[in-house]
This record gives sequence, structure tokens and C-alpha cells, in this order.
Amino acid sequence: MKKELAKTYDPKGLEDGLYRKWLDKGYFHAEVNPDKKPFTIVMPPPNITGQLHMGHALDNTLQDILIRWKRMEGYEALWQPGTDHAAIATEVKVTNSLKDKGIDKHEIGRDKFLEYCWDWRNEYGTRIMNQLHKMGSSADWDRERFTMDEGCSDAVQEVFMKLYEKGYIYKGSRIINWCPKCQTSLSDAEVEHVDQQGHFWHIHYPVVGEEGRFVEIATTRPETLIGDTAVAVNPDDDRYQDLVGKMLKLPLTDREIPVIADSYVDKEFGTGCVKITPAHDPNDFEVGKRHDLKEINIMNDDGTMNELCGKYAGLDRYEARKQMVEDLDQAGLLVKVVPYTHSVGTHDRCGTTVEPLIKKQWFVKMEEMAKPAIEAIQTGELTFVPERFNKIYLHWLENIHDWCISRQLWWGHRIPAYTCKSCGKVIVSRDMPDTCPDCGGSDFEQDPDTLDTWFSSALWPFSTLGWPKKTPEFDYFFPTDVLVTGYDIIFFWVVRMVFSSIEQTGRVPFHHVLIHGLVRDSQGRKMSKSLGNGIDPLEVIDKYGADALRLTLVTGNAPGNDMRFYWEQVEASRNFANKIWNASRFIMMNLPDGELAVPTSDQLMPADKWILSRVNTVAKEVTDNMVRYELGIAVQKIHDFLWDEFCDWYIELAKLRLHSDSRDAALWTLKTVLSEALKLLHPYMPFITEEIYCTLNPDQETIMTAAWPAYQEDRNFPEDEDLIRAYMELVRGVRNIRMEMNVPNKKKTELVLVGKDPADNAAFTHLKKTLGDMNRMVNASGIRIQSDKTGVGEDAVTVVTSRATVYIPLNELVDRDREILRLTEENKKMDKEIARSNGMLNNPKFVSKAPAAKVQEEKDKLAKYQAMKQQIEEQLERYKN
RNA sequence: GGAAGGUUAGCUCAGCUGGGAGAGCAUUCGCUUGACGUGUGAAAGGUCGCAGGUUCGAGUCCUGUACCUUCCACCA
Repeated sequence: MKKELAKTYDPKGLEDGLYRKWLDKGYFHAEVNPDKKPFTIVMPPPNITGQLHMGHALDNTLQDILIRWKRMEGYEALWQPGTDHAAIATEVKVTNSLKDKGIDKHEIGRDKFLEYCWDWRNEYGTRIMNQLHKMGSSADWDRERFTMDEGCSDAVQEVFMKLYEKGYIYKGSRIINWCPKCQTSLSDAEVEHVDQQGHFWHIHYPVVGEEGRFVEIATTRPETLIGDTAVAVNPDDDRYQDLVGKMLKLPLTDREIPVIADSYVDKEFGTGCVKITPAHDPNDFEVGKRHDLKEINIMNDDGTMNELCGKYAGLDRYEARKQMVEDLDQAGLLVKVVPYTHSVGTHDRCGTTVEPLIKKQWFVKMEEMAKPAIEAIQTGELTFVPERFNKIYLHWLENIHDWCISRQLWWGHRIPAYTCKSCGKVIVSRDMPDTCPDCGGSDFEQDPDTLDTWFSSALWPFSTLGWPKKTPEFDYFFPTDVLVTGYDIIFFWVVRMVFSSIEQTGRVPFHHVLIHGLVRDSQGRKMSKSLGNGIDPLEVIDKYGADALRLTLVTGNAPGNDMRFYWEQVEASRNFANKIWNASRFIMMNLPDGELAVPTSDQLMPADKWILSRVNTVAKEVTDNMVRYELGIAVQKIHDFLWDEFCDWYIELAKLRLHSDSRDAALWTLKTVLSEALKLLHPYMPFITEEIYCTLNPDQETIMTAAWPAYQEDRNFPEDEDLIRAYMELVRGVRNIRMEMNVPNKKKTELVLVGKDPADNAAFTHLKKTLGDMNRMVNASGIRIQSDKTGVGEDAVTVVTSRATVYIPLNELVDRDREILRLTEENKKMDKEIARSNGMLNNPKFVSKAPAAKVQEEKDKLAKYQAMKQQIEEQLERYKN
């Protein structure tokens, strides 16, 4: 029994069932298989904090396209999925959700809190994975991982130990970025610089022993004054030479601080005198180190002033600022206040202004590990697509600072360091030590801090494959082939994966990094929760289907570029799906129950050869584009082929033959070409292609594992392509004339077709014989093919095309004057073309320097237009007489 | 203060290594042709930001310039 497609295309009723089938059949699962070459992509693990957004939809569509394509090409294609614990992001979410329930994190304690976190992870981790299923993602869910599962945690511990033993991980007191709201340290990457309207407060510091003499400093942060331990001037600044070495009275305190000289100070900027607060500014910290200044911390972890601040103790940093400025003013030391816009570091997650503080933290030394990561780009072992991101990556690595990896959070990988309670020795170890080597004590406490979330995701490409264990998976699938991600996490993630992988495995984690941009709203704004302009991919899927969403996201999207999301575009995508659905339905309606014999070359007609040749060429071009990650261009070609050539022309031509001798050849061609085109389209629109393909080929279980169309030389028919192109030109010409002359649709006329030369005539004669009722295409009552225009009436209208002239006897409908006008216009066009060709061909430099093929091409064009011009002029002559 | 990207049809965007400007949407005019009106046939619409340069030939390569966007950066 012949299977049929449903009458209307209904993605909603289709997609879930097909996905279920794929899962049940295990098509997504990849295994170590020595007979095949591996192709691997690791999925950037989505955070368990939220749900699928358009960025995920784009990212995963691109990956799924690549993985489905390679799977069809015969690779053992592994798409390794998983989720990220997202340390601080999740901790904040869980904390807030507990707060809503009236539960305080600190009251319930660490262990209980972590239980809540795991509950959260179970709920949201599953949710986002299910959402990815809706997208059609063909990831190997059997291998799903989590950054805090046992294996990944082992990998984290292993790497920490190794780096520590090598001296790359150290604990030290350094100035770090501190978020007073989240109360944790941050890495440089997590600090976002934002321009803020602030002020420059000019303050007088009295010179000790010189009544009435002051040094004027300018600061944007007067509240840090209490932590000042010096004032610096440039050593070459003539204005202040005599001050260096003198002492100043620090206002609001009873301390005295020295004036020092340091080339860090810019003479031209501000007053040329800088207050130095080593404990609260990274630059001052460095200056302090050079001059051996004391570091005075004046703040608490929550951003309030500490006990050293006297009357200001306990005040929030901004409140303290206000009061101190007032007090300075009272004391007559405030010179002036100047509005000033400057860049302020903020925490990228909560927006709080970051406070630089000196804290004891764990760091990763970056200098040595950055080197091979830089080389990987230089040797070409690693490349970004598009290449311009190479530079961005390199610039970051070349200016890298040590990475602060400890966080004062609970949700994350706990640092494997233990402090001996009796002597304070810190021991880094996989397990809690038994006895202290220094004092013999046996009471230890594990470091309460956890690791930066990116420490574990940096290991993702290999930890998910079983590393540090020597697994067959790791041997086979690693290094992975391509990483697909947005440009926004190159520094956070891509860079760290590269140096971690090279350090731990000796190899790059992937060879290509395909970068995509952001999906913006229709006005070009970033989709965000606060703006409420986000569009939920699931809503799009619900309304138009996952295939339409996927096509929308990939159409016209060039690597690295942002795109805008339009509902109209989704509609257009859905229309395309509907188009191929109906085309397929039509083909199947006409297909016989049994098998169709493969036609011999003789049985294949020019139209068949043309479309076979075309799909062959398109397959090659599409593959070439995909190799270069030009997915937007590739899908455009598939789309245009299916719609413009296959549906609009080939199916229409095939219809003419359904009652002719060549019916079977046409049906076989329809089925074959459709099947091939569906394969090309499958990575982009997996659901609809699966449904059609399996219905069209009942013996096939799935399109997912069908062989990717390869170019076949014996399917290349350039002459037939030429002939059909000429035929299309001719049909269009006749249709246009009829329309221009307002010929009613019902009125059919006879046509006389005169080929340019006998060969053309023979070709058209052959075509006519094979096309069935060719008349229908041009609304003719009959078509005569002649070697000259014998019998053509005086009033026939002429259509001149490159390989034939067509005469249409429209008699009473013909307006001679109008025809003369039209033909004159046509003639002018020819003149223009001829002049253009002549212009090039008469240029000796063109003829001598341009490639021979290009010159010949131009000569052919010239000949063609000259012939057409002659035809037009003949016709004009006839009218004018 | 550096760096990158953008500037192409009314709108949103493609355009690979240089060889006669493209798509989708929108607009205008036709079509009850038995797969599809979520369709079909046509039309209109662009000095490819501006100025130079290289080349037989430049949207495409080079230089400069204007405007927009983004990233990086320790000038208090």
C-alpha cells in the first residue's frame, strides 16, 4: 500500500513523533568505531539557571546542521551534550528562591543549601534539555554530562592538583575584584567597565611644617582617603620637585603620609598629584609595592567602612563619601568639585560597582600556559571562523593577567586545599590528609571556597570524554572538530579551553571555532529580560514548527554577524516548508504503487537530464559552502533550487508528460531529484525532510543516515542545461508578450518557432517530442518548428531569444505602431549590449591580459546579441513596409 | 587611548579567492492552469557611505575620510 502525506503540512502534529522515533532508534548515539572517521562537537553546556533562549536556539541549530551533515557523510558523528552548574548564577537564583520561601541561606547552612541546589539542577537541567529536544537537536543524550558530575569533578581535581604541583596554581594576597553584593571575588573577565557620571573632588592635603602650604589632589573616590599611604607626583614634574620626600597631613585623620615620585603619574592629568591607596586600587597597589607602602584596608566585605574609619565606620561606601566630602568642606580643604565621566568596573551579573580589595585568593599563573595557546593560532592548528576573531583572541592572551579562580560561594567545585588547624599549614591534596607533615596534627579543615565556574567548563571538551581516565572515547573522539559558540564568551571560555587542553592533553581541544553573533529583536536591540523583548523559541516552534525556526535562524546569517529576528521571516520559512510539502504530495499522488525502473540514458529526456544535472551541481556547491561554514549561503542555494527550479519549472514540465510515453522517466526523475534535494535540506529542516523522505521511499527507515549527495560526473549534462535554459527564455518571452498585449488567457494561438541554426532546430524538435503537451506552457494551440518563417503571417508578433525566434499570429490584437515601438526598444537594448561587448573586445589590453576564457565568453555574447539584433531588425523592416 | 565590524532596493540582510548588482518581506499589475493563494506570472525599485589609488576590469583589493555598533584598556 502506497503511503501518503497528510493533506496539510502540520509541524505540530509531526515533530514530536519523529523525534521520539529518532530517540528510540538510537540514531543520535555515537560509538567508538574504528571503521569510521570520527566527527565531534561538544555542546557549549547551557547554564541550569534558566530556559532556552534565541541564542541557544541559534547555537544549537548550527551545531545540529553540522553534525547531521557529517553523520550523513559517513562520519561517526558525536555531538556531546551536557549542562553547566553555573556557580554564581545558580547560587543567586537558589538563594533568591529560598528567600521567597522565607528561608535564609546562612541559617540553613552549607550542606542544606547544596541540597536545594541539586534539586534545582535536577529540575532545570532536565527542562532545558527537553527544550533542546524540541529544536530537533540530534545530540547523543546517552552521553549527557554535567560539570559537577563525578567524572567532571575528578577532572577538575586532577587539573587543580597538576597545576598546583607545577607551581601554576598559587594562593596569594593580591588586589582582586570584589563584589560587595555577591560577596565574592571575581576574575577580570567578569568585570564590565561602564561609563558613569561622577565627579572629581579636588582636595587640599596640608604640607607638614609649612603653614598654609597644600598639595592639591584630585580623586573620584574621596572615601578611600583614609586608606591613603602616600601622595605621588611624576619625578620629572618641575612643579613638585621640592615636595618629594616631604610629609603631608592626611585630612580627617591624624596620620602623616609622604610625597613620593613615581613615573606612573601623568603630569598632564588632573593636578599631577595622586593620592595612593594601595589597598583599594590596582594601580596604587603596584605603586605601593614599588615604594614599600603600607596597605590599609578600610572596608568590610559588604562595602561598608570598617573600624579603622572612626566616625565613618559602618557607613556604606557611598554614604561615607558624602559625609567625608562635607567634612572636608567644613575643614576648608575641599577646593572644588568637577563633574567627570569615567569608566567604572561593575560585576557583569549584578551590576554592582566592583571594589578592588586585597584578599588572599587562589590564582592560576597564566604566562606560560598562554604561550602555546597563542602558537596554536599562529601555526593554524586552531582557527576562528571568521578569521577576524583570531586577533581578538590573540590580543587577550598576549595581555593576560593571572586568573583568580577562588570564589566565596558554596555551589561549585570545592578547592582541594586543607589547612592544619594546629599549625596553619596548607596542604593541597585529593583527599583530606591524615597528619600534618609539619606539626603532626591531625585536625584539618578544607578551604571553604569553590572554583570559578569556568575552571570546570575549561575542561569540558575532554572531561566529557572521560579524561583523566584513559577511555576509548577520549582516544577516538578527541580532539573535537569544531566548537560553535557566540563571540561573547571567547575570553571566558574558548581561551580557557584552549590553554587547559594544551596543558593537560598536549593537544588543542578543537580545530575550528565557528563564531556566531547575537540574535537581536526586530529593532536591533539585544533581547533581554529587563526589556521584555525576548522571543521564546518554544513559542515560535509552537506556532510555526521547529523547522521554520531553524531555517529562519540560519537564512542570511553570516558567521560572526548579529542578526535580527522577524516573525515575517519565520512565516516565509514556514511557507517554504509548506511548498515542499505540497510539491512532495503532488509527486506521490502520481507515483505508481510499485517500484519505478531506473531509466536508461536514452529514456531520460532533456528536461530530466537538466534537473538531474542541476541537483548534482547544487549538491557540490552546497557541500563546498558547508565545508567553509557558509551555512546561510548553502541553505539559500537549496531553497532556490527546490522552489525556483524544481517546483516552478521541473514539476510544471513533468506535468506535461504524465500522459505520455516518457511518464515513467519523469516520475523516476521527480522522485530521485526530490530525494536528493531532501537530503541536502535535511540538516537544516530535519523533521519535514524525514517525514517526506520516508513516505516517498517506504523502504527507507530514515533520511538521517542516508548518504550525503556527492557530485557524480555521469549526472553532469551541460547541453541539456543549456537547452532548458533556452526553453525557459522562450516561454518567458511568449508569456510576456501575451501579457503586454493583454491577450486573454483563454485565447490560444499557434506559434512558429525558428531556431537560430539547424542544430538549435533539432534540439527544440527533440525537446518538443519529449515534453508532451508543450503548448500548455505558452498557451498555444500548436507549435510548429521550422527552418524559416514560411507561412508566418504579416501580423505575427516576434519574440527574439538567443537560440530561436518565435512568431505569434495575433492578427487583430496587433497594434503595428506599438509593435514598432516595442521592437525599437528591444533593438536599443541589443545595441547597448553590443556596444558593451565591443568596448571590451576592442580594448587590446583586455584581449591580451584577460584570461582567454573570459575573452571567448565575451565574443560569444557579442555574436549572440548581433544575431538577435538582426532578427529584430528584419521584423522591424517588415512592419515598416 | 587602542582594536574590530557595519554603511548594498522602502525594510532586514546575503554577495567565496575582482569579470555584466541578489534574496526575503513590503509595493504595483495579472492569474478560480486539477500539489500548494502559506500559491502563481510579471513589474517597479540601487551613483553598492564619500574621496583617491591598484587593475584591461573594483560592491569585492589598497589608502584616506565620515557616520553607526561592539570589544578591549590601571590615567587617579
